[in-house]
Amino acid sequence: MMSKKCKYAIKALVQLGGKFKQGNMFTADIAANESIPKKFLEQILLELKHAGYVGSHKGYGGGYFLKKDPAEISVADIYRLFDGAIALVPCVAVQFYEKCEDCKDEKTCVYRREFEVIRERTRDVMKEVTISSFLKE
Amino acid sequence: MMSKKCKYAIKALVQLGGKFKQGNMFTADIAANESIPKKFLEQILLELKHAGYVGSHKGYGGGYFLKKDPAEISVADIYRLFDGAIALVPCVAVQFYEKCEDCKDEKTCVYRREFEVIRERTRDVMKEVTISSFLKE
DNA sequence: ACATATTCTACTAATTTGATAGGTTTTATT
DNA sequence: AATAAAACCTATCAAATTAGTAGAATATGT
Repeated sequence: MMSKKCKYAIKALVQLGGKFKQGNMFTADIAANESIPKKFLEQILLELKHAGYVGSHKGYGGGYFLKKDPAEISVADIYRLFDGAIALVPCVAVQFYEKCEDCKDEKTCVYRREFEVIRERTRDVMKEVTISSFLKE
Repeated sequence: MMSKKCKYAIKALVQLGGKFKQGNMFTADIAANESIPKKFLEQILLELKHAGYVGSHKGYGGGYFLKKDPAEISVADIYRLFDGAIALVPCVAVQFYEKCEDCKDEKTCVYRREFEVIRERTRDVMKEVTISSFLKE
């Protein structure tokens, strides 16, 4: 399961994606459209900004806008940003790799071998689904 | 990521799978082999027993043994038992379905549509990998 | 000047995770 | 029958995570 934060982030990106290259949206409007607590959404949009997915304008008439193409932002990207590793165990994670404390040899570890298969397939489908997937008809 | 509890459970089942139909194993031995805190493993084996995956004998010379065929116990099964839904969002979960509070129509929800794709593919690979997968050479 | 909107930091309550503790029950062996 | 070994069961707990709230600072168009 993904966190609510991650789900909110995806929904916010979809909202912004619907107006891609057509101006800003206010946090308040996104929050209202998707029933997301406004103050919580503020934090989320800020994180998305720091990660380079959205841009913003401050002050009167400001707001947020999508910076990247909706087709270039995958569920995998956003999941990693908010919820971390896609892999089931840290020792097969790509972006969040951590060695097992008691692993003698990673090359021959059967757990690693099988969990890598799961990670690969899960990662593939999560990369295939993008913000633009949610925008289709 | 899966919980440590779930990972411990899989490792314990693999240990028991290595002796499938060849007698019992003590909790203490499994714990030592896999560096799992013994008292924590006791709880895990008990849960696995209540779920029907393992059987046990009490008293002197007792222990645990695998009840189901290793090929019939998938990572998906054990993940669901300890960590819950495989799906990214509750509204597309099969065994842990929960309706979205603010969803107008599930049939036309684009989030549901895409997250179902992810769930299906993730679930498939997690069902393909079984305890016997970890036991191969 | 003023209203509006983002930005930033800190705090908090509830839940989950990863255990630990201690006692009860069952059973094979002596 | 006594004993030791093993599973069984329930409660507790510290640390981390999650899902927010709060409040002020900063920037900007009118």
